[in-house]
Amino acid sequence: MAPSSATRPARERLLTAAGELFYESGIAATGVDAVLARAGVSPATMYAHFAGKDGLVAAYLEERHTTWRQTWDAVLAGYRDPVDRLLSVFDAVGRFRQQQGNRRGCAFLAAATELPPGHPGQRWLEADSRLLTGRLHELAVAAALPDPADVAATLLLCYDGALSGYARAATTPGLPGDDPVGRARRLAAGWIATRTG
Amino acid sequence: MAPSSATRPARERLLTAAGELFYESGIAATGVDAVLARAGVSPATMYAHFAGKDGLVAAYLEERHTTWRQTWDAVLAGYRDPVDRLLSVFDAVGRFRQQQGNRRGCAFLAAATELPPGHPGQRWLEADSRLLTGRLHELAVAAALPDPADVAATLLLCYDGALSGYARAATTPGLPGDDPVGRARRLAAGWIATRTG
DNA sequence: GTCTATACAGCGATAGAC
DNA sequence: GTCTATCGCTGTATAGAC
Repeated sequence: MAPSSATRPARERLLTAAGELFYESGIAATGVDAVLARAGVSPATMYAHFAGKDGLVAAYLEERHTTWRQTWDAVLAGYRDPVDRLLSVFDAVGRFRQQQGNRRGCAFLAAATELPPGHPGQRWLEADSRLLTGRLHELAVAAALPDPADVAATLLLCYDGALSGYARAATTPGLPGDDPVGRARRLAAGWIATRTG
Repeated sequence: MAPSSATRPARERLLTAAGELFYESGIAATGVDAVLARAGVSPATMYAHFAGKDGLVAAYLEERHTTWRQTWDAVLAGYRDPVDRLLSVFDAVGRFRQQQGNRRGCAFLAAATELPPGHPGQRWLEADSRLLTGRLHELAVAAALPDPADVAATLLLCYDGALSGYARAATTPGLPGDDPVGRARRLAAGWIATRTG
């Protein structure tokens, strides 16, 4: 089992705390103090591990990107049918949300609003967009669909729409339209069906 | 024509400056000083018109909500066909972006990430979601489509996906998939066609 | 590597005059 | 209504000891 919170290294505790607070409350609105308090780490220790708050933010986004890619990898490995593989992005995001206990929308799109142009975390926002479009494009080619770039862009649109649905639900409870990911998957599957026929 | 920047009242200049800076650089990352400098207004004047930064943020979101609704109203008035009226949300968002010179995604979804739970601006985030779902639901009923709630949720998903596309493009230039709103409109139109047949 | 204590800056907000 | 000047807090980052 996982080591107790007291024995885990400070760096890991910091990343866990940062992941929860940055995702839940926003990056700019979350002070370093709050991360330190939740991690049970002193300021000096944090600055020994990360290049300031910006470095911590970048490390948070990198870890999230890596975990998301691994989750998608694992889901993808379970599918052989080319269309199932294309639609696996929706199954993966469902599993990812369950694993992480996520309540809000896409952490990378949220960070895109908050980070200034030269921020070191920008790299991972680009990595997220390129992973999604690149892999969806490959899977569209493997499925022998016409215009794979259009397929990738349309599926990305469904993916973003689904995650935005969670962001709306978080601020406006009681909004109609549950299960955004399921709805996005059905929408994408129906659209693909019109292109394979 | 519009009065020169020097003669416009301080309140209007503040709202214009706030709209540009909050939307472009994020709410939490934008200091009151920056808004004051751009508007050419002194601190005391701002606090005479708004209840602090929170009040200014709420006024910014309210004005944006009103302008967006008016833009949609104007576009909607030009359509008679029920399906065109349903799809008018995409034409309206295209026009709104052109009017405002917007570069990023949805201001309300972005604010949803940044504002803390009790913030006075939260009201306008809810208003945005309810305007979209409520009106789309009405238009689906008017179009005599089955399961209007599902129609509204699916079109909202396309709408959010389109705006997220702009957010991605703003951070990752050179990303494939131009014209997210056009793509969303085609996707939605095709989906509706499968339900009317 | 990790802590306590502190320096320093930026920002939100106010006082008081005109 | 609007200005100049300034207060006080919050938050980032560092110094120095253990």
